Amino acid sequence: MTDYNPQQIEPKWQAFWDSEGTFRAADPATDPRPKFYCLVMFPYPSGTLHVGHGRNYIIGDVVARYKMTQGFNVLTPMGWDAFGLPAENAAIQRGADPAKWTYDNIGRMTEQLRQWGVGYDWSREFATCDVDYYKWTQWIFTVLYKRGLAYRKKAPINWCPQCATALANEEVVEGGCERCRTPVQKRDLMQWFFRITEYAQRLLDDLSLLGEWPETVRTMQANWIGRSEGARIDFTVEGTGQPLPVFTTRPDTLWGVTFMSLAPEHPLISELVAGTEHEAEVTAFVDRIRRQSAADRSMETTEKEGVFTGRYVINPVNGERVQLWVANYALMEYGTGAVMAVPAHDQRDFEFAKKYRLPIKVVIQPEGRDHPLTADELTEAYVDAGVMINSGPLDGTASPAGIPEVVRYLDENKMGRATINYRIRDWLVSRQRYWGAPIPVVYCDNCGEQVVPDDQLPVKLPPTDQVDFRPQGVSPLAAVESWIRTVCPTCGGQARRETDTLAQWLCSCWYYLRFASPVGEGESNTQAYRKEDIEQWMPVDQYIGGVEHAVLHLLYSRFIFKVLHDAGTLGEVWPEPFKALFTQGMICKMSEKTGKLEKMSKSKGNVVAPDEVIAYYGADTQRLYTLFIGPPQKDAEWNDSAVAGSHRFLKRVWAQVDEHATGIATLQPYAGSGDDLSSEAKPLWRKTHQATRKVTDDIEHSWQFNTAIAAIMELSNLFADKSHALAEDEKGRQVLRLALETMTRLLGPMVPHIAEELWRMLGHDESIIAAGWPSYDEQACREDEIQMAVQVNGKLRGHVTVTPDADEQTIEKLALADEKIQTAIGSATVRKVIVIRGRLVNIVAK
RNA sequence: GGGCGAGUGGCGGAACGGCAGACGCACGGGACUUAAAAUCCCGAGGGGCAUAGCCCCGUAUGGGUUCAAAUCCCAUCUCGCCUACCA
Repeated sequence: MTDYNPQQIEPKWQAFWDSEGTFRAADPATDPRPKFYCLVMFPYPSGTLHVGHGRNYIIGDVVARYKMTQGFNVLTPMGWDAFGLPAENAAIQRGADPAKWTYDNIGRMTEQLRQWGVGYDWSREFATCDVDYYKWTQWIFTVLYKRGLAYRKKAPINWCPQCATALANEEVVEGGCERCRTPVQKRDLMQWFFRITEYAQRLLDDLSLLGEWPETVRTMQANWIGRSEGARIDFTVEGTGQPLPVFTTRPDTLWGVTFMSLAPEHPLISELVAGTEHEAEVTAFVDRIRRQSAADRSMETTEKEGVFTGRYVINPVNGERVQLWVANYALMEYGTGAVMAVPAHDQRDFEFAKKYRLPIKVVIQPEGRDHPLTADELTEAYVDAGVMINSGPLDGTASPAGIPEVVRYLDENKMGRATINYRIRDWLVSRQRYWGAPIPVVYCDNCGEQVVPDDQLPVKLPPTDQVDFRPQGVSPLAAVESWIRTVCPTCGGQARRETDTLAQWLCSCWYYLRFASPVGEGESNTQAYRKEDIEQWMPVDQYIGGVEHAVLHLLYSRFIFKVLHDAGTLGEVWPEPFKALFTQGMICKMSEKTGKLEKMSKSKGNVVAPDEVIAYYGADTQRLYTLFIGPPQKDAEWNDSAVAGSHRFLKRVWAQVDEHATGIATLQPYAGSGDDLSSEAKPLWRKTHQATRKVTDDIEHSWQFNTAIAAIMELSNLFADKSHALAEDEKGRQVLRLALETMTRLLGPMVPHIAEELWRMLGHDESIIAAGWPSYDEQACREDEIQMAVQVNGKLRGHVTVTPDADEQTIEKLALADEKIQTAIGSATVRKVIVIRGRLVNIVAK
């Protein structure tokens, strides 16, 4: 008898997988097995992992091991998303070197991953802050630059005062910084952008290829891209004749325009009011609104306000002059920054018009009313369907069905044209921080802006001892004079480096390509990736990560992948990087600080350290519990005492193998038809096949590890019930062998250490992965006889026992003959008998 | 305001038109033990009764479809996530 001692066996098997190279992917070009690229979103090396993080890696590991067991050539790499603010903040707060801080954390976290027994092809590991890696992140910037997809402009951008850096739109959450929640301000700054808008339509269209992605993620991306069809209509400023185009999705209401609103950021405002009596008031208003935080400005409760500019604009369709206002509800980021206001048919315009006593003009008449709708009777905007009125040549056109007609009219008369507008903005990629890849651009007095040629990459970060990390609103690199001074790659003259760095998001946009093609270090690091490797491994067959990346990382990655594809660097590949996506739920725990169920985090004080769980129960227990906790796509609550239950189960399986291994040592697992088995042995044999079927289905189709484990528990429970009786004869012992081997193999991907150990105890000398996935026989899963429920008028009244292939007449006869059923029917007449074979009988009686 | 998702025992959950509560946690009883831990066995949705059994009620609420609804449809409530003055 030996006891289950995870602390002893787990390091042993981890070392075994290492030395065997179990997780080393083979070259798909020469390996006959089908490839499977299984990728878990790589972590930011923040310091230590908690059990909540573990879910991601454990699920990924189960999938990888399952696929390997099934005979796939699996690529399962791991690395580090290592540029970013926490490292720099550590530098600011306690003078740590961001590089050292990062690599120390990587060391610690590598050890943690290893202790979980998650298997990776460590030969492909890198951190995005490695010079050998960020050289190619910079190269990707140059690819975009050369294709006209990277540009610099001065624009009102989101600024986080806490992080002292610009943020992308995608990084602003509820008006606050995605990282620190500080309210974001708008600032006019010169920044670098990627033209993701140019790919908006393709990013939207290709969502339809992603059938193996969660619906929610696709919806979120579609909403983020935010396509809307409408028209761009050319208004002009009265007097100056300046064009002032607007975007609208309701050109059918164009005749109802009674004023126009400009966003406070609109560039034309200062010019339009200069020297007029309205200048002071407008300027004061604009300044006040622009000082508000994005959160304050866009609160639902924020009242609409505005100010008249003193100017008028001309509506091209009817020549009407209407007042031009500046309003806080007009957004510079959307459309043209100018809104044609139709208060009768737009709720925001309606509220604004009421407040400032601006005219309201009905141009869409609802149908089926006894008297026409008038402006006076409106208490809110009428936004539903109707017929256009007061609309000149288009009177009588249906709305909104007739919108195309309106657009055609505008086009013919050169007043406007059909336009598709997207909500998505160009991606702001420059950051005023140190710990990122420097943007590979230099500014030459003679030649202007120059991208750094490939042969001069990488542009390395200066050593940290020359850098003052305290945020100043400009990149810390701007103060390193010796680093900034350089020569122009074109004329050789004096030039200065760009001092902003690239957003970390760009680093994580292509890491899966580098994993697929580990090019090498130093001298051999001659390209970002080899086309042949990409063609072999891409797309990622299964991507696993948190839903919080639904827009940011997953949208950026799709964009960059498409650009690299268009640039011809990827060869013949599927047009999307990630074929299937799985987003797992978070693990939560009651926080004593807030008294609420919260996502595990250090600041909430509710983390469970995996090291402690592993030291007490072992990694396999943590793995099993994490998988058993609930459906993996849903959030779950960590429960310390339930962990003990998972441990108990492993101990039980161990004891079962330990007890019977000797008795069955010389036997083969039972492989017969079941006909020769005793009435004791047959149920266990059948349960073994049923469990195999259930576990296979649950992993294959729905990733329901919780019910898969429940099925194995049922098998183990039945084993406990029958094992002593079965040990009496040889047939029985063969069934015991089959049950134990199957249990072990089904558990293999989930709790690999104990499974390897049990596999050896059962007399095998190869890794359990090499044993392959157990198969099952549908015939063997069939019960000899089944209990069918019998209902009378839908209520359960009894049972009949039949063979699975009993025909409907037989079943009906048996059911009606049952004493209890007869009592239930009583004096009523049987009208109808419904027999659902294998399930139940329902007798309708009245 | 919009979009998506979810509401099932004391708890996590299962079933996803066909016997509600698999599996586990916590709990109660028993065996082993001087004792405890560990382990093993048994019990358990709620209520009732003429208590080897039988009956009633039960999947947020109210309706509907169906022989049959936790599951499908409509309405309502609650919670969660995402998004938000998008013209």
